[in-house]
Amino acid sequence: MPFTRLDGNIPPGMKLSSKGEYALRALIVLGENYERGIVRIQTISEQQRIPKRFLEQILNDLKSGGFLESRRGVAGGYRLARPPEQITLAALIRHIEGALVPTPVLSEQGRRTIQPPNEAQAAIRSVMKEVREAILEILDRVTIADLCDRVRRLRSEAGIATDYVI
Amino acid sequence: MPFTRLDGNIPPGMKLSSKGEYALRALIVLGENYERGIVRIQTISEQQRIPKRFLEQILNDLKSGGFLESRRGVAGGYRLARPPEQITLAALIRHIEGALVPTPVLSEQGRRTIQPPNEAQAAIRSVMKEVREAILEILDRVTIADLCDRVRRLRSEAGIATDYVI
DNA sequence: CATAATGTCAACAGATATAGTAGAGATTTT
DNA sequence: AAAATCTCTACTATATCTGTTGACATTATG
Repeated sequence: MPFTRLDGNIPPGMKLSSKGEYALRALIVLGENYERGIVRIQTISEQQRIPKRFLEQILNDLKSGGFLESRRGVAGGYRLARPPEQITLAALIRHIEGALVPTPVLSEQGRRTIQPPNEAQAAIRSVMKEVREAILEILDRVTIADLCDRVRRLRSEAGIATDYVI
Repeated sequence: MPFTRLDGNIPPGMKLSSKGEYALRALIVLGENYERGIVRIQTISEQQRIPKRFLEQILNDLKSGGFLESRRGVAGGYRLARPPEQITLAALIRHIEGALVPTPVLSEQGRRTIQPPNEAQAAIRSVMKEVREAILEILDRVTIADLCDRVRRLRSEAGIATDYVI
């Protein structure tokens, strides 16, 4: 059974990486189990069909970002570090996709020379800023708890979806 | 002199590729010269410090997308195919960043098996949809003419910016 | 204490995307 | 005929993405 990923119909400039999608799906599972306690990687991997060893990395990364807590050993696993209502997608995606660090260009003399943006670049940047604000306005509002709500609603709407072949 | 690119402070999930940025900057130049007529690649390359051979590809691509017209030969060059007011960033970015075609996964039998999204994926997708709509609401409104306006305003606000070294 | 079941950490690897470069050709003006 | 320009195709180097692998650390349980 192949692993599944969202792909088609992704807004231009707004593609979520596999890592990002896997992270969100794992967090939804952990959100659903927040009251019940700890969940093993393997459980999440099977339930969401995410490659287990890859998921290990992702969850570990989320832990170092302060989103998760873990316990090792036989009864080990992961849980959310905070209630799902307090984890926003904005914070998550910021952490997962990483802070874009501007790479300074080295000149021949070895000193860092930086070109200030020209007016065209500044104009483009100003539009991008509007776009970012619009995105964040949404992602700051949506939490893991909201995603879990949507999942619950979808589950009650539809029956059990089965694989199909074309 | 190094080529310049916007980079730091790019909204998460909303990075413009070099190609995309170069395209927009070239289009701004062509928008500013829409009345005057044709502009050579080299002029744009020098004015915006964009690698010339790379720019050739980009402009050619924009032409095949119907955004530009060209003339070869000695007095050759490019111009916008339509007035700058009629070219939206949404259309441009859609063309440049390319249509995301979902890649079907081949099963062992060689038949295409597609997994329908599970509820978690559907929930994520629904948020992405909201984000996309918010982005497009902005990018559908902003045209090349708008970018040129912003450039003009920036030019009148600030003096001539010179390179600096740190 | 031994063992098994977990998470942890670091390195590696193949595929794909990005950011160009290069060469040869076609068209137009002079 | 020559020069200037765009056009088309191919190539390359680097980075990023998507994982895999192996060794290790920790914990519960018998």
